Amino acid sequence: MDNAKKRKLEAAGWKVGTAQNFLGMDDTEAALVAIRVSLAASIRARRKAAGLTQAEVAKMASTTQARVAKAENASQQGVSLDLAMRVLLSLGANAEKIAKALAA
Amino acid sequence: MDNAKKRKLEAAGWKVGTAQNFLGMDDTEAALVAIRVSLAASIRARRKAAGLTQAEVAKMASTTQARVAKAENASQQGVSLDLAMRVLLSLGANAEKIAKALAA
DNA sequence: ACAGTATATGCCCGATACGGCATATGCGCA
DNA sequence: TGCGCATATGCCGTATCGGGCATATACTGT
Repeated sequence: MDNAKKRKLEAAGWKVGTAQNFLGMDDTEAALVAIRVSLAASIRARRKAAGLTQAEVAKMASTTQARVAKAENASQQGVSLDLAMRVLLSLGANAEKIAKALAA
Repeated sequence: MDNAKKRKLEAAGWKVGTAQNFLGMDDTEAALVAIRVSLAASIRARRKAAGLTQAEVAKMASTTQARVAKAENASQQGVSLDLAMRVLLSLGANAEKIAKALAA
């Protein structure tokens, strides 16, 4: 199925370059990645603005420093949107603010 | 993970300097549920507006009719925000439209 | 009432995100 | 330079999620 193909492409170090739609990699995935990146940036911004460490934020969100670090570096898909949202919310964000972060 | 959270927080002493408490935790959980519900409603609205069946949408999003049904009924656990977003995006939404759905 | 379709629910099992932990790497400061 | 703190990365056992499938319930038109 599609997911397996995508994983293989990524695992093979597929270079994104310019056009990514030619091998079944639709822009849905690209949009999801963009959303992840937006949330990641928002997490880091909010945390820094509050003057907190990743460890402190982790405790607030009932997760670990390692996962907060991965959430802020949306590089790998080792972190779900659920966790990113939970971290953001525990940093004082609400639905409207998350919406703004997404639109930005 | 609701109860587990509370237990962990009880075990670990709460760090001063943050305005977090159990009430805040519940708030983040409630906010997450609200987000799920918003996305679920948006999925159903978009699908209906496009005159599509769950099975058709499922094929677009490379998932199954059962998952789409669960995504539209956010009441039940078992569907992630990631999947909800993927379905929404494959229904033609983009980050801005998802943001509006969240704020609403 | 019936058939056909659409939606909802449940189970199995492989995939994966999670927490926990250890361990790097980075970064500032005495 | 070395120490301490913050951040990043890796592995492991486990919980959860997703696809496949079957099936139940609801809806619609005939």
